[in-house]
Amino acid sequence: MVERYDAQSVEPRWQQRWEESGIYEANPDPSRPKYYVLTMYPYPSGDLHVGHWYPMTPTDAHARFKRMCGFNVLYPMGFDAFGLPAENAAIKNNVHPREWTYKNIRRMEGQLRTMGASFDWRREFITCDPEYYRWNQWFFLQFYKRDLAYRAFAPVDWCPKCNTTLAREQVVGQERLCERCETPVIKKALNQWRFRITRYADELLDFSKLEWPEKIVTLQRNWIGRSEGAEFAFSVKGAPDIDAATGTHSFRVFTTRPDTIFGVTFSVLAPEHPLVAEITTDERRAEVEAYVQQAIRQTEIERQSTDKERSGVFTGAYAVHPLTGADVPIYVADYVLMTYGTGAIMAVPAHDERDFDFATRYGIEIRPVIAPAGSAADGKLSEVYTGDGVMVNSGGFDGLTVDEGKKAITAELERLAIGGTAVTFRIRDWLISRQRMWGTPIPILYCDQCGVVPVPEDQLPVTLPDVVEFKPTGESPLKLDESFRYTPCPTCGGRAERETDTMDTFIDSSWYQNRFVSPHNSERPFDPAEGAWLPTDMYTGGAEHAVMHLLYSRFFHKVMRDMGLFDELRAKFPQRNWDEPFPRLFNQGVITALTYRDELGRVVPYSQVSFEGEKPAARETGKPLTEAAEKMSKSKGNVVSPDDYMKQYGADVVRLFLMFIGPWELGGPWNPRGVDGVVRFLNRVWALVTDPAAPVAASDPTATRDLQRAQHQALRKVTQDHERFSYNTIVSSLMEYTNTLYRLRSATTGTPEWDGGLETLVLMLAPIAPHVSEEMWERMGRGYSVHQQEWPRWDEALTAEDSIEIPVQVNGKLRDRVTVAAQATEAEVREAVLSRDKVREALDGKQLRKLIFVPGKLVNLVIG
RNA sequence: GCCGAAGUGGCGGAAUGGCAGACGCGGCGGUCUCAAAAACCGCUCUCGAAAGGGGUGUGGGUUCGAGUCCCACCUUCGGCACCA
Repeated sequence: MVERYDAQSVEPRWQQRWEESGIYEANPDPSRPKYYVLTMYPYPSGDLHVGHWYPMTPTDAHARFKRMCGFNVLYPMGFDAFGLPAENAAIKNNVHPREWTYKNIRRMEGQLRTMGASFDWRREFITCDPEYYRWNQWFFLQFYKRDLAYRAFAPVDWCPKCNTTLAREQVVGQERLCERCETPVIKKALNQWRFRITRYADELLDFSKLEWPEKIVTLQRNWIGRSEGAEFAFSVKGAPDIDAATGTHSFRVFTTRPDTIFGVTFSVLAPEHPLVAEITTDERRAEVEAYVQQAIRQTEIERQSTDKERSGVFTGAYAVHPLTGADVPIYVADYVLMTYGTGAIMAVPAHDERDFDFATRYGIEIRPVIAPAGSAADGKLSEVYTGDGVMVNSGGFDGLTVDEGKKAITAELERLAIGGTAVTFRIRDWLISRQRMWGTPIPILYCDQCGVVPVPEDQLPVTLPDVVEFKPTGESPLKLDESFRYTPCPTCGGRAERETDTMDTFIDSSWYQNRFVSPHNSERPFDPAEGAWLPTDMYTGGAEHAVMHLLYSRFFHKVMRDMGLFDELRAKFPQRNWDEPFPRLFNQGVITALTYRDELGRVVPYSQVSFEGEKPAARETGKPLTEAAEKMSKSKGNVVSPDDYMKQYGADVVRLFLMFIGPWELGGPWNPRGVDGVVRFLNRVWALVTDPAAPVAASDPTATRDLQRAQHQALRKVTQDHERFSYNTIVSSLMEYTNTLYRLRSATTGTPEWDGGLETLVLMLAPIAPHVSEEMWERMGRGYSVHQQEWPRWDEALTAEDSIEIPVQVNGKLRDRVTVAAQATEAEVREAVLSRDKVREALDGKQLRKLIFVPGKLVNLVIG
């Protein structure tokens, strides 16, 4: 009876041994090149499920592969531990969020260990530890000093369910839902802290120092949304220009089409624009106020955007056209947003769709000033024209192209000293205040005498109180804790009140990659003396963070750089990239759940599904079930837990299966039906090692040669696939190689080549299936540890075929195959091909015009 | 509407411009077994008895040769969206 591989006993044993021997601990070693690989750290939600495994196991394989390739690898893990679920659990169960969080962390640490990942656990940190979040506070103070943190009273996005404000990035979709709970957000005017990310907008648009997926770069570029154009002031007719700086009695507009300025027939202010009340004439006042009220209320209620009809009202006031002096009626309309540009526009109905719709509805003149190139027609337009062309009806500017016109008009506005070139961004400053308690307290005090007082650095950290009552009041729960809330002012000693809002948890993750180099340093966020690991060499994680974490951390990094935090390291390692936190990024896809539901939409467990008939059916009732790949979520009840598979097959099977599903970047559904394939594969490899065939008496040169060729071809393929993160084809190649070993087993067992072939198989398996490889390595008598072995090299000469069968095409169609020596010359192949019956037949009566010969690939005869 | 990704057997998928469907699942047939499971072996794109033909979302193009490159379109998924 052959011994089966028993993951239940083997895996924990090796996990323990790895930990005891510390083989994954990263220590400085100048003799080897460093390699810092990081995967996005998890939120401790309670259970490690396949959604965590999916990004982590290939990343672990990458770390292991790099180690075997001779790199000194840092591969750490921590927990992103602040956040709302802990607070919600606290309200529900009446326990402190800290308790809930730490309980989950302890549980997940254990689960992460059973995965067999090669983390350096000594470097673990947890962001809700004061030891960590004091540096969030320190960074806040540095940002404050540099005028990168400021407080402003303005309408903000508010989630009524989470009872907190949200950053703009956290409001998703057309329906403007809270990214966490999918509740429609509302607007609320509040005094909130922001980080001035817009100051770095231009540099953040420079992606030249990044090797990132194009998709993420594009998302960030669109999110930042840079537009170039002109800005200029409209003065309001009949009102003196009291103060150009504050814009009183004049207002500024931004346009990307200054070339159309002669087509301006009206202008529009956003309903929230401060000038609206001031310029509205008495006879128009009632109507304008009603409109503004309604518009503001609409944004609060969250208007459904089904009806796109433009609406607005005339204020009764006129602006003066800066170039023609003509009267320009001023409207108020909700299609102009206070949050973009200047909150006011010049309207050119002939060449802007929105202005066109508006003018059509309200009977405003439409004045074409751009004619499509080559067309003489410059009369009335029946539809909007936004294309290229030349300027017409534009005074002295007629005949200029759109591009020339943009420059010329902008120059003219400059000459008149009323405007000039301007750049506008779509990105807004990052709103970081949260009215929640389970986050980093903002280190600010408000003193009646001294005003806004930053907490002195030597008084950090401002720690969270232990006892806080939880009531969903819509204000920070910290406000309810008097001992936290009131404290002496560090400047005057009087009574000061603390800021009771906490920071957005994305601040925690904006600099965490640096913390792993010195996770417990109490002097600074990270110690440059231990920073030789920086920056990260490879970062992996989900694309859902494209415009949040991945943008915020770039911003943070650049501020840290400008603070000089990397100067020492830059001096030591000038060739490294110190401008980006994550120079290389790989986004894996999303693992979904293949869910079976009955006619009532209830989830039917996989074990209760029968696949006997045409369609999946319930085992008990025989009723048909629907099958769909769904995003995993607790509320849908379809989260796949790896526990059952772990119990039955072990971690290596789960790891391998996740890699085998398909390309890592695409994700895909977890289909339990496919697991058997990798189970069989590992059992076959196991049997190859533990149940050897009888040794051969004499070696068979052909079989030996076949074996070596297969070995070196597999090695080449697997090595190259590691570099491009193609884990599904790594598994395929190893399966193929294993099949070949089975075929050659009886003819080569006992030869050195066989032993070498088997050894290579185990080495290639080590990064992706670490436990079973270690066990086999030991049983092969090779000692500890397979993970400290050098990655084998392939010999190109040994990968070569001796003779090959190449296809013979006639005019691109496959007509024959011919076997030739792999190194055969064109003349040899030509001769072999032309003597073939099928080729002669095809050639009969026709002329061979050309013979295409691709060495080692094919022959194509062009005849006619 | 704009931006991005993807369309290949019953299913997951493979394929530096060079034999489409590797590898695996499932299915079919077989060996072993009293039987079943497991394991192992063979077959499995499609039409055709065969010879041979057709085939990678659709229509064009480039090329000796296109799943792969170019143009236009269709579908699905993801992101953004009154951004002046």
